[in-house]
Amino acid sequence: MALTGGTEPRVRRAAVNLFADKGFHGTGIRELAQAANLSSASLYHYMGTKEDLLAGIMRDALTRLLDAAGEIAGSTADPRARLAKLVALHVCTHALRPAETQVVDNEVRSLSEPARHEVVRLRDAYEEQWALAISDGMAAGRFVAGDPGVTRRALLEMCSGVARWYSPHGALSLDDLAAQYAALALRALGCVDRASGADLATAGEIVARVWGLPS
Amino acid sequence: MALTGGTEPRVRRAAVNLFADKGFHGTGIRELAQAANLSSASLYHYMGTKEDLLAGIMRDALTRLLDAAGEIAGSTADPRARLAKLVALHVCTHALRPAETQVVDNEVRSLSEPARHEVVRLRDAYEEQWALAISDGMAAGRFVAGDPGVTRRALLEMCSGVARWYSPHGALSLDDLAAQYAALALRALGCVDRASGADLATAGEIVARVWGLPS
DNA sequence: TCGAGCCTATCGATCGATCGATCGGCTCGT
DNA sequence: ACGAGCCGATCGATCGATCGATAGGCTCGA
Repeated sequence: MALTGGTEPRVRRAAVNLFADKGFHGTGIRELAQAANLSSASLYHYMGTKEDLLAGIMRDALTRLLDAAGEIAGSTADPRARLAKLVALHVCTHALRPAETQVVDNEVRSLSEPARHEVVRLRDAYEEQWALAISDGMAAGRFVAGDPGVTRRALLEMCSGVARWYSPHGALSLDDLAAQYAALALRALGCVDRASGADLATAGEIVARVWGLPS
Repeated sequence: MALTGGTEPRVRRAAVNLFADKGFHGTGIRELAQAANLSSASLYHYMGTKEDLLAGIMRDALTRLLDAAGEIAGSTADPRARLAKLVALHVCTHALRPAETQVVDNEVRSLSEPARHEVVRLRDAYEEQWALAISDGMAAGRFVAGDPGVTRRALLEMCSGVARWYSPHGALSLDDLAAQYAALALRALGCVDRASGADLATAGEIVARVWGLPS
């Protein structure tokens, strides 16, 4: 049974990768077991149901993302810098943890009801940080944008796409990637100010910390 | 067996909706049959395999999108206006045909090899029109952007997200939606010129025509 | 005009395979 | 001796797909 501290690492690692690239319904229990070097029966020593495993993955990833966003929001008063950091956070998270983020972004529909609401609530709380940064920027006359809801969704989707194509082994460094997305977002908001490299590096460090990665 | 003109409309309509909201692997043959008011056996009178049905849906949607993009590219020399029209085309298509576009965007991985390459080729040809508009604009000094590949992917993903949330019954009209996205995209490209409403309306008409919708 | 032949559309029944999940039991380290 | 870790065997359910059959309509030649 899954402990409170989370599922056994092997199992979770195998699951997140398979769910990300074949989808939840496209991944079989036996396939999952093989990827974790276990029999399908042993799998159930570590997890509840297949769906519990999915819910755990999503809850964990969203909690980390939400914590990071809260930290940025609490420490960055200027809406321009705050939004730039949120963009960098979102982009770096999607670039460094493409499997987890793709599962979060694509598999909400595979969750049934008790867990689904919880995950949606977490996602909404995270998006609310973006909404606040955008409305603060508009109230301060720093952002020129139409409907703030449309803008928020457009920017979020733009950044999420990173998980589908970015490779850390390619020519583009993570810092460059984050800087480009921050620049795109700020320009889209009608804001000519450039995001400082230091601000974006902060986001990168937070991502590394909340995921326990070498920075 | 599927005729050259495409699968029976009832079947295709049921399939595209189910595939869009439960995923290809999350949709069963019996569920599909029920949605089309047929027995699961009768379904096979109209289609080949379940995967053939998916491939047909994707091929059809991508062909329509590619034709429309070609028409715009062939008739719009100025890269700013061309990109604005491509954005409007993409956004209107995703807003008016959310089921088809979500299937195209999310289910490529469910296709196996002969069909998958064909679909990827169509998608690449479509994206090439965006790449040309962006590189033309940069060459003409109209667009200020970093890596053109990053910019292209960012803008495409931004626009594709529309299929996940837009409702034609909401407060936001399709014209406003297209105009907002075009403005976001042009600003992101460092281009202050406003897209003309007439240009965007052209894109809306093309969408209605290629999909046989009332305009 | 009739009926043989054929085609389309439909279905109930069922195929073998695989699905997610459980069972009882084995083997260790403690 | 006991529980954590693990597995072969197997459960009932469902999967995608196929079977043979039926009913109705169209087109012929006689």
